[in-house]
Amino acid sequence: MPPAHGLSIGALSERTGLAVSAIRYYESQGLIAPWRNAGGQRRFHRADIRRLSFVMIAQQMGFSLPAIRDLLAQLPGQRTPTARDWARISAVFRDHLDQRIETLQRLRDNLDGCIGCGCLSLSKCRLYNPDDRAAAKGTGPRYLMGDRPEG
Amino acid sequence: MPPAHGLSIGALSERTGLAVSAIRYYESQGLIAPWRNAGGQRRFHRADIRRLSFVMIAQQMGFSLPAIRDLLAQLPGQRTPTARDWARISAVFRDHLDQRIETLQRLRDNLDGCIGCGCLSLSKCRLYNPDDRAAAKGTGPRYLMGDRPEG
DNA sequence: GTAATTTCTCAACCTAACTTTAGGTCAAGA
DNA sequence: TCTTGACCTAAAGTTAGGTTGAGAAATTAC
Repeated sequence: MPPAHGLSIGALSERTGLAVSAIRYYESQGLIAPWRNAGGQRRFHRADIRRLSFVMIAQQMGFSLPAIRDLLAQLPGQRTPTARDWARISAVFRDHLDQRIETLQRLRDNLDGCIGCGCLSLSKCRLYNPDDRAAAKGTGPRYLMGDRPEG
Repeated sequence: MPPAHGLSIGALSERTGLAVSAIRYYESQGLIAPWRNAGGQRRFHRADIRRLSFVMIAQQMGFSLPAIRDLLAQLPGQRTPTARDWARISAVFRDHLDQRIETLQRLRDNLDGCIGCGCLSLSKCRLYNPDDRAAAKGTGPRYLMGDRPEG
């Protein structure tokens, strides 16, 4: 049973489902800031369970760890964050999700057109879309289906 | 000007927008299989432009290279793939996209509920969802928002 | 025929998000 | 007290999807 004040890293791991090594890594990335006990071991607030849960949800939504760190930086530093604090930040998720969904839907619609016409390569193929291209991870210009902007 | 039979890797790079190094890498991963000329240089079919374009689109949709390789394996080995061949394979994209969109929409809906109630951590928080959890990249069980299945 | 490109292979490097390993310390139970 | 398990640091390893660099050979351009 953990002492009244401060969870050990193992206890936090159990509560969140995260690996101990992952929690240490998150600390190294500035996502969480435990204090140390007399023996040098990490001790965490109970509120950190919520903090790490937030990290996991944000990751599911496609945020990078640095981006999540920036989101978390908007939380109050001194007091334990309230439900309202979390909700304010969560609203950012909403926009992010909306954008991702929209991109995928556009991709799907274009794909439907291409399945219909069987093209997948004609010069007017709508899978060639600069917006969606930009949404892809790779860098540099990529001309889909062999069509270049200047034909 | 490339010879009538076979594009050089540079020509294919120009046509697709992919880096030469990426094309070589794709060959190493079994996504494309050029032949060699007398001097040992790679030569590609014109149909490979379409093949690589397909690879790029599939990547945008979230497929891994091994998965794309498996998709491409369904193409006819001997003759040049027709529009119908490509369309048949593209239909797989449709399902994949549908699933991804659905997952994100569910995530968004749950998030809306959480923003509304401001919880983001209560035991009934719907962001705790096994399906969506499974859709995340990480391995092992993860209990979101500090709630465990068995309370 | 020479110069400039392109291409070749192979190995090393890169980022993100972690995990694993090695070698040692701290804490809790019998 | 002894022992077991949890914890510590630092560095190296892992996977995906490539890029970069070195040194040599092939091809193209003039």
